[in-house]
Amino acid sequence: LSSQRRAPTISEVARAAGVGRATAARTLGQYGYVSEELRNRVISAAQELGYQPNALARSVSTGRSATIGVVVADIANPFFGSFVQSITESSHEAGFSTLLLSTNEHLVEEIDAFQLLINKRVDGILVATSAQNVTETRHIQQAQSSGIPVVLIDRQVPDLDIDSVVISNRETTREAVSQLLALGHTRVGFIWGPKIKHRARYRRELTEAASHDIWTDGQRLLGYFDAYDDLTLPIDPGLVSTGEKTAESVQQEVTHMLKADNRPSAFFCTELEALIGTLRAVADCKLSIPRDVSIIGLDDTPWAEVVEPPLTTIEQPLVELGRTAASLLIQRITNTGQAPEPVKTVLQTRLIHRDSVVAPHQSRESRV
Amino acid sequence: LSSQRRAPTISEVARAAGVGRATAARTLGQYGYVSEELRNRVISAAQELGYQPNALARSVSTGRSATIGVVVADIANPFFGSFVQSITESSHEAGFSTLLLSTNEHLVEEIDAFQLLINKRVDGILVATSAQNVTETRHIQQAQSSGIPVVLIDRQVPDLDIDSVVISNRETTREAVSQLLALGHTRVGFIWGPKIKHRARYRRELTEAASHDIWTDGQRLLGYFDAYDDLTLPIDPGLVSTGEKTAESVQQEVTHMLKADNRPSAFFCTELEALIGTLRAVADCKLSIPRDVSIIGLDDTPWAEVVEPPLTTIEQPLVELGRTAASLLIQRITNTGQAPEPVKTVLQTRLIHRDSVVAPHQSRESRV
DNA sequence: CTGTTAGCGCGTTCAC
DNA sequence: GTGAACGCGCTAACAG
Repeated sequence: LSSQRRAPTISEVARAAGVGRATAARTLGQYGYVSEELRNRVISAAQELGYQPNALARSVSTGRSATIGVVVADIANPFFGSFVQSITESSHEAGFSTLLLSTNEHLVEEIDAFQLLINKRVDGILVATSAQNVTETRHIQQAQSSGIPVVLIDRQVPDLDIDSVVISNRETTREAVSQLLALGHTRVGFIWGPKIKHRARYRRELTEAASHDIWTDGQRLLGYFDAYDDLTLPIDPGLVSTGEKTAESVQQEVTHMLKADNRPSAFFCTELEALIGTLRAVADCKLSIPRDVSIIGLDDTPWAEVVEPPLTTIEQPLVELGRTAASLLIQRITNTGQAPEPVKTVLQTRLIHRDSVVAPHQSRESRV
Repeated sequence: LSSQRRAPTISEVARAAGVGRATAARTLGQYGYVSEELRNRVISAAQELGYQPNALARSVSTGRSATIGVVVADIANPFFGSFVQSITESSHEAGFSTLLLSTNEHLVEEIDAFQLLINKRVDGILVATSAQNVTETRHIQQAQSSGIPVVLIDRQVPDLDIDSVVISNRETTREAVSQLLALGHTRVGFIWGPKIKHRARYRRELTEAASHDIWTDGQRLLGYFDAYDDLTLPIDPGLVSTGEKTAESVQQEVTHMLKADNRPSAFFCTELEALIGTLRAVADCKLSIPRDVSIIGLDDTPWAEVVEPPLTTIEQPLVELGRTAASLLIQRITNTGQAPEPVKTVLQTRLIHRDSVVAPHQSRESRV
C-alpha cells in the first residue's frame, strides 16, 4: 500500500527492532548465534517493514551469486526448451537461479553472452556451444580460468578438456541407418548434412565440411557413414543435403532427390525441421510413406503419432540431459578445487518403432 | 592462463594505469569526462589485467540491475518458448538481461518467483500469470508498490489495473466458431474447457468453472458461447471437454463424444495438446477429416501443414506479443514516474485456411 | 578534467 | 550473545 517507497534495509529493520545491525543481519541471514527473544523482535520488525533482502549486495559481499548462466542457440526451439526447463528446475531445487541467453547459433553472440554472464558474476555456465573447434573456445577457457566452471551441454568440442553432457549422436545415427540398410534400403537420404555451396560429389567434401559444422550434426553424418562402412556399401554424396538448414530448403532438396532417376527409398532426418521439410517434399511428389519411402526422425515429438502414418523416431533424453548437466555444474560450483578431471557424460537414446519404416519395394533399388 | 585468480578490481586497474580510482571508473563505466591520454592508459591497463566490470557491485550502487524477470508457466511449451525468445531478444537490444522462471502453472511457485526476482532487484517483471482473479494478485501489487513495474503477458486479470499485452482470445474464438456454424455445423466440440469433476450438464456450470480457470481458456469458452448466442443456437454443455488438460485425457473425452448418438461434426481446439488429443481420437474412431469432422486449431504450428489433411489453424502473433510486452515494460522502467494509466494492449490473430474445414454432410445433423 | 571521499546493502571479524 | 567497524567493488558528489 505504501507506494514507491525505497526498499527497507537491514539497518532499518535493526533500528525498528531496537537491536544492532549485525544482530539483524544474523537472524535475517540465517547465520551466527542470536537469542530467541531478539530473533523474534527482528523477524516481526522485518515482517512489518516488508523487508526483502538485497541478493545483489549479498553477492558482492560473498562473491557468490547463486545464479548459473544458461546459453543456448534458440529458446523457441522445443528441443532447447525442453532441456532448459529441466535445467531451471534442477537448479532451482538446488537454490540456484538461471540467467538465460540465446545466441541464434552465432559464436559472436555466444561470446557476448559469456561476457555478460561473467560481469553478472554467475557461479557457473551451462552452454550448448556454437564453437566448432578448440580455437573458437577462448571465451570458454577464459571463463574457466576466471574460476567460473563451465559444462558443455548437447554439444561437445573435440580436444577440449572440459565437462560435457551429450547424446550419443554418432552411435544413434549409425544404428538407425543400419536398420534401414538391413531392411534392404541402399539409398538412404541424409537430411540435414553440412552446408556446402554446391551439391557434394565426394565423401571427402562432406567430412571436411562437417568438421566446420555444428558438432551434433557433424557427428550424425559420421554415424551415417559408419553404417554404410559397416556393410562396405558405397556412399552416394548426392544423398546428403547440403543446403540451408531450414524446412523450406530441405523441401526443395528432397524434392530434387525424389525426382531423380535413382531416388532414395528412405530418409534419416536429424531434426524436426528437417523432418517437416522432408515430409512436405514427399507429399509434393505424391509419394506414400512407407510404401515409397521410409523415414526415421531424430528427436521425438508429440505430433509424430498424429500424422499418417505415425512416424518412427528416436527419442532423446532431454530432461535427463538438463538434469545431469545442471547437477554436474552445481557439483563443480560447490566442491570447488575439485579433481580437475573433466567428466564427459554420454546419454543414450531410444528408437521408437512406429509405422514409417518398412523394407523397400523389390521393383526399385535392384542394382546399385 | 592465470588459473583461479581473483578478478581484478577497478582500483587495481587504476593503480596499474597510474591514475585515480574515479578516473578509471569513469572511462570503464563510460561516463563523465576523461582526457584522451588517461583514457587510453586505463583501457590498456584494463585489457592487460583482463578486467571485467562487476555488474553486481554496480547495481547495488546504482539501484538498477539492467535485468528484467520473466515468469511463465512452462518454458518447454513451444508457445511460451516463442515469445520468451522474442522477449529476450527485445530486452537484449535495449540492454537488459532476462532472468527466466517457470511456475508449472502453480500460483505458489509464481509467488516464490516474484520473491526471488525482488530479492535480485530486477528492474521489472513480465509475467504470464496463473492468478485467476484480483484476490490472487497480492504478489503482483506488492511488486508494483515496491517500485518494480510489472506487465502481464498473454494472460490478463479481470479488474486489475495494470499493463497487459494479450491476444484477442474471446473474439478470435467467436469468429472461428462462427465460421463453423455458418457452414452448417451445429454441434461443434470445444476442447479444452474448464476442468469439472463430472461432465457438465448446464451451461451455467461451465461459465462458473471457467471463471476459476486460466484466463485465456476461460475467454475462449466465452467466445464459443458468443458464437452460438449470435445465432441463438442451443448450446450442448456435453460438447465441452471438462477433463484434465492433457492430450491423453482429451483423447478419451473426444472418443466418447464421437461414439455418442449425436456426435459433433466439428471441433475447436484451444491448444496444441488439445489438438493432438483430438486428432488421435478421430483416428481411433476411424473417422476422416474433414469428411466426418472439421477441425480448427488455435495456435499454428509447423506440423499443421504436414499432416493429412493440412490443418486449418489460427496463428497467434507470438513474437509481436513478446516484443510489445518487453518494450512496454522497458518504457515503464525508463520513464519512471509516468502517467499511471495502465495500457492494455490486445493483439489480433490470423485464421489460416487449410483443408480441415468443410460443410457437414447433409446426412447427419439434420434436426437439432 | 582529475582525484578524494562518501555512500550502496550486506557479510564478517573482533573486542565488549 | 551482541554490536561496532571494516571490507566487497562500484557510483557519484565534491573539491581542486
